[in-house]
Amino acid sequence: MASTLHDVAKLAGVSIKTVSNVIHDYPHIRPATRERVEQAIAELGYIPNLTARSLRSGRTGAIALAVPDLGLSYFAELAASVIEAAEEAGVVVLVEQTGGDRDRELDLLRSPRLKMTDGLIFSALGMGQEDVEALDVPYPLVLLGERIFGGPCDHVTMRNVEAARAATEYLIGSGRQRIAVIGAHEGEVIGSAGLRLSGYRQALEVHSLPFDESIIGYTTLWHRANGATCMRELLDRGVEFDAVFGLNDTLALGAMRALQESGRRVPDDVAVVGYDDLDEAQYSIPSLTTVDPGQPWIARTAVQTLLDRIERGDAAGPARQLLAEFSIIERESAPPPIRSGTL
Amino acid sequence: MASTLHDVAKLAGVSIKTVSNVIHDYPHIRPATRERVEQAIAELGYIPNLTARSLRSGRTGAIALAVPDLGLSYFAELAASVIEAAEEAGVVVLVEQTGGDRDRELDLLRSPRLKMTDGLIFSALGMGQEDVEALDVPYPLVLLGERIFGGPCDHVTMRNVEAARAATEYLIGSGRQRIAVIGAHEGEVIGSAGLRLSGYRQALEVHSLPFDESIIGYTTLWHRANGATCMRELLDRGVEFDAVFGLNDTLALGAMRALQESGRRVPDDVAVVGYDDLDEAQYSIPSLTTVDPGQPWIARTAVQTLLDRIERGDAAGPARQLLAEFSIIERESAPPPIRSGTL
DNA sequence: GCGCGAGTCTACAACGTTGTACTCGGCGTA
DNA sequence: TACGCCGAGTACAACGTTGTAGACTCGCGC
Repeated sequence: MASTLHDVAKLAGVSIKTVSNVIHDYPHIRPATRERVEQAIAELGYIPNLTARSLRSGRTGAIALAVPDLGLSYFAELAASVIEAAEEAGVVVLVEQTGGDRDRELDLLRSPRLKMTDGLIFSALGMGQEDVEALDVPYPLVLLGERIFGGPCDHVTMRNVEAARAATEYLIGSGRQRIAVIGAHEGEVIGSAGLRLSGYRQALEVHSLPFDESIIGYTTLWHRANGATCMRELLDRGVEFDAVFGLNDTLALGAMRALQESGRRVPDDVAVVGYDDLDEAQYSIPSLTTVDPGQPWIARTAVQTLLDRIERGDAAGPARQLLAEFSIIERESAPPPIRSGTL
Repeated sequence: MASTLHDVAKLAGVSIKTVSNVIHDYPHIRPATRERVEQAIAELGYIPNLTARSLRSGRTGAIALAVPDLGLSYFAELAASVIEAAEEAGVVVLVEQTGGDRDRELDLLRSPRLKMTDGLIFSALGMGQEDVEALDVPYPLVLLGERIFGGPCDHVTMRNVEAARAATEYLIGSGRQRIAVIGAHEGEVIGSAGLRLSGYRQALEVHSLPFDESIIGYTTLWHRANGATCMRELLDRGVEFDAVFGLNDTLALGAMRALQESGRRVPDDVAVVGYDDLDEAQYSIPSLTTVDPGQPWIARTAVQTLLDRIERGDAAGPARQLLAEFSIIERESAPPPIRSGTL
């Protein structure tokens, strides 16, 4: 069905290698020959077989991206950025979903399906520090996320602790004293939840505010629904608070909804801050003050780092740690303090 | 670096084909031989080279999915469903973004990069009916979307006209008379916007309501921001309306925000209905009444149809048209009419 | 007139896998 | 004893491409 170099060569009356040379712009070809070959290519609608090329060259021109679930906005936006960066570099992206499940993540790292790609960008959610050895794989791997540190592969991540501290200090700076948290994970130290909670506690300490377990909301999956449920639980408990730090945007948005249902006004009664700066954070009502964790930079850097590894073939080079810069995006749900007096 | 059948064969002291046979559970192998081979495989950590297997078999075990942008929630959720369905069938998915740009879409259909896959699920946004011939490609193709009909390939789509009519009738049934539209495309007949607007007009006609151009809001890209902007334009125009039909959920959510900013209450002053039933539609405030267009079914069906084509190899078989069933999801932004009396 | 390099093109092998055809014993049956 | 068949395994070619080595023809300089 599909034509091959062979067919083109026969039609043009040249050898198969000459056709290959024409395609690759090899310089020493007579114009007449080149033209005949090009015409044959056009006539047959020849398209090179990338599988054969891959086999020959050992490169596929594809990378894999594994995320928990594209239904989660953060990962959808991350995937969009990764695909865009990859396209600019001329490679395509094979996307896998792990569901954030540890076993599926471990399976994936060993899957022969990865042989179809030159490397993997892996956003872990289910695995933990105890699985660090599973990251010692025989292909280029760039890790994303906050579940494992100090592994044998490159790791692109964000300043979770510092950013969470900055977000909390931002709330304190705007006059809030009792800041509830939505989305904590019981007993977690490493991982987005653990690290961000730790930043939260640092901020309280710096400002000599007490840490109050009763305004910490625990929930496992960071969905909107859980943000709302978790918020309702806090409200039912009858505890007092004048601000909420959602450990990510979807939790914060869900929490905001529950607050409004209960009659609280945001930000007048309760200020809300999220984390991720999702696209939708700027369109919620009120718009969501949040931490921009540098996701586009993370995506670009992950792709570049991976391609670099692939290019240089030094799978054994020293593992690099790359950290994205963050910033606080001030919006309506938690306005900045009114600066009185001096300019 | 990576070991091959050759290495395993040498280590086990058998021929390369025997190793291949062991891997494929060929029955006539002596247990002793099988064991030696399996041990050699384990010792070398042999992983079959899928590229070579693909070249040999003519199948890659991968399909491509082309969508405009994973940053658009609808396509993110669609991609999630497609990847899930593909995984169940044992194939992986290569995701491409076209930006909804016609030229990039046309390029993609001819791209040799597709040679790395067995077929394509293609969600067109920029191309139109005039490009129908471009769909006549030499590989299995399943079209999604509402831009092109009657093409030479299988097409999985939704009942746009009927669903939009039902949504509009739902608003009329709950007592609304002047229903604004957000997201129309100037002069479009085919395409999501054109078809849904047409369903809207049908509903008006059936109920003898006038079509009023002054409450039709036009905007090109269906982003949240555009929904809000478009709504503000209608409000500035000073026209009256008691309901809004957002041609998709993000537009409706953006419009809802603009309405609330302007002091209108949803649904008391203005009822709002969207289209898509995105995950976030159930967590907005108020939650969004919307059309569930059957997206999971579409994704599953697209994958099955494509794999079917690939399996049977009948690229030339008759093109199939597959239509998803829809339903109206009643939520707070447009509650159902209070049924008085009986029961 | 001959060698030499540059230009143009070809033949062949190899990437790692799998299908096909084949070999070689041993066993049951005529 | 001869025959064919079955189990177990091997050898080779092929998938479509590209790198390497080399063939052949000029034209140029000695």
